[in-house]
Amino acid sequence: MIVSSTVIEGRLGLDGIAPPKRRRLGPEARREQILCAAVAWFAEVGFAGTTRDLARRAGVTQALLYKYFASKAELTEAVFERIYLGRLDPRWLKELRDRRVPLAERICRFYQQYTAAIFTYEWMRIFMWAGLAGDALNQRYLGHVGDKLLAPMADEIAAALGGHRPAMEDMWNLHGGIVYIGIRRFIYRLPTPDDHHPVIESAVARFLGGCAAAS
Amino acid sequence: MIVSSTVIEGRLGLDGIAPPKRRRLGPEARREQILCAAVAWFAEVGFAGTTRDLARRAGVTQALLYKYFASKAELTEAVFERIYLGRLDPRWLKELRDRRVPLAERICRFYQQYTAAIFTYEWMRIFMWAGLAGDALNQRYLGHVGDKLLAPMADEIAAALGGHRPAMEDMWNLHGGIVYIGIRRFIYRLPTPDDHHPVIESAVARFLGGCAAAS
DNA sequence: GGCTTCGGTGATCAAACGATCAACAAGCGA
DNA sequence: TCGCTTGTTGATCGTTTGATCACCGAAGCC
Repeated sequence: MIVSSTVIEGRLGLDGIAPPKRRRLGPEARREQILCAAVAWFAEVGFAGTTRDLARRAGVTQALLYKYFASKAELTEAVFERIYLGRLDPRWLKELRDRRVPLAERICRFYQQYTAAIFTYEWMRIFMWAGLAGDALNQRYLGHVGDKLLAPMADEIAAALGGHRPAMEDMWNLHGGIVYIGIRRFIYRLPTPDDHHPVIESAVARFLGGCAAAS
Repeated sequence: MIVSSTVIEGRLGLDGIAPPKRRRLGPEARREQILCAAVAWFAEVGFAGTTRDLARRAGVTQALLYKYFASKAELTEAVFERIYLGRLDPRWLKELRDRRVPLAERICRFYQQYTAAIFTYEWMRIFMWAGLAGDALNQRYLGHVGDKLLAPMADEIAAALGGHRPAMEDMWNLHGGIVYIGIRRFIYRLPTPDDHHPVIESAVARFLGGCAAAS
């Protein structure tokens, strides 16, 4: 009902708005448009969202989706790749290991870049939907975070403070406390401060202070 | 196909197992059985899970669900109530304020009880599914956690350390770091230590140490 | 045993779903 | 302007979904 009325209004321009005439786009541009809409749509309602609602949101017909993606599964696969690809910057590890910079500053700077990369509506929610669905990329991503970011970070802490190396569970505790800001904001839709850098700085300071005290 | 074969095997006992004869249960017992199965099922696959699969899992027919719940929405509502009800223990606040006990011990003991209450497969996952779906109870629950648990905890910290009161964002940081253990275990299905008490204790110690240092 | 009660089932409906297809029309070269 | 290419559409298919119904049969009473 909503569908038909929208279509009728659109094609006949009932309410004065110019009818959105059929536009021919190049294959790449159209595919990109659909993919962007899919990212936003699945982030909002999850992968159980219907292709019809997605098409309406993208401003195309449902049939057109299947000209660019063979199936809904292939579309969601493309959404995953788009979301995950290039989300982990290799420079982060290098900067974490750059001992010319004070340790606290390195970790703070890393988490500022990291949160800037993942604290988006689309990333946080799709990552959580995928996690609940048991997606394998999800676990691989977090394994990478642990092995290639948190473990080296623990090494740097041990080297800088001269004490014993923090356990990985403590590293995950630091990580989780910071990531939880994004979970509250984008998953639970609770108010969070626009600037989370002070929170990160004090969290990192507490963590390093605790590591130093434990040495 | 799977359905019919299962039913045939079940009713005719093809593979030697005694056919599960139709059992008459009291209304309360049957409703309880369905509700328990619904909690487990929706925790696993989310609220987009079908009533047919749920019924199969509960060992009853799909039609029977509607003898005890008027609609799927009413069933999910019952699942919510079952999950949320009595999950927040009023004694926690009292014990947090019991100044005869050392502050660190109070907070550690609280988080041991709190995690014992919420670190279950059903609770963590249904809470997350509901959060993504934008459920109102979710936000009310977290509002309660902030107002009735974390805020008083901040007051106690200020009173005990004689310094300034930790900002609520810092309290959420402590909270998130601990809750993230459950998120990794039950949402992302990643390996976590069976006993998370040492992690909690060191996290609380770091937090209080940081608060004392900031005073 | 016979009878009643009501918990339980198989069959089925209308709507919504993913997916397909012939037909249409916008844009471009001629 | 014409005609071809191909991006786009409305209609439609088969299946699955939540929900309903008439009917069945186990359990309790006499």
